[in-house]
Amino acid sequence: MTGMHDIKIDNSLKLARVEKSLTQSGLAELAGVTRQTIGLIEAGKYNPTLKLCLILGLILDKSLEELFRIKEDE
Amino acid sequence: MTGMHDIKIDNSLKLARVEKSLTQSGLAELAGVTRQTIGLIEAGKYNPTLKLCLILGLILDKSLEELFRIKEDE
DNA sequence: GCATAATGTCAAATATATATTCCATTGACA
DNA sequence: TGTCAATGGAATATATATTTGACATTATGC
Repeated sequence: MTGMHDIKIDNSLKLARVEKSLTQSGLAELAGVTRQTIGLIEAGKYNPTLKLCLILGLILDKSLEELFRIKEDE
Repeated sequence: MTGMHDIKIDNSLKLARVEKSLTQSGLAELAGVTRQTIGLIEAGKYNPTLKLCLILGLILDKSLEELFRIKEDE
């Protein structure tokens, strides 16, 4: 992941999750991942897989665009 | 990646790439990854990272929704 | 106050995305 | 025909996403 395109990602996972009254553990269980994975993604501490993002969007009823965007600073 | 949400992903990366008259190598170089990575993603043989998907969308001028979708069969 | 749920975090292990290198195939084109 | 660019594919190595398990902290309800 070198090159001129070094990008930071912003997400509204936490917001979408609490809107659905889901806990990190609850969402994790629905998505088939661990609580830690959800927590770290929410915290922006890692870079999830496309498949997982699509699953989360499915569960939270949001598009990828709504959940994840390129962070607009530098 | 267990659980009830087992999803297959469809992509139009190849189409978007040739529309831009880019070769796999050219796109790879722009994205800062290897040609093989692009080839394997186009072939649906692996599950890219969100960050890489966003970079590819940036380069190819497409949204994530346009590039990647859940495959509608089973 | 105490219990318990929800979250943060850390270390070690595992799975898998990505890199690297190499060889084979195909198609364009001189 | 022969060369070369573009792609497909495989094997091994590395980076990192994800798991597992454990402990600490911060709510929140009783």
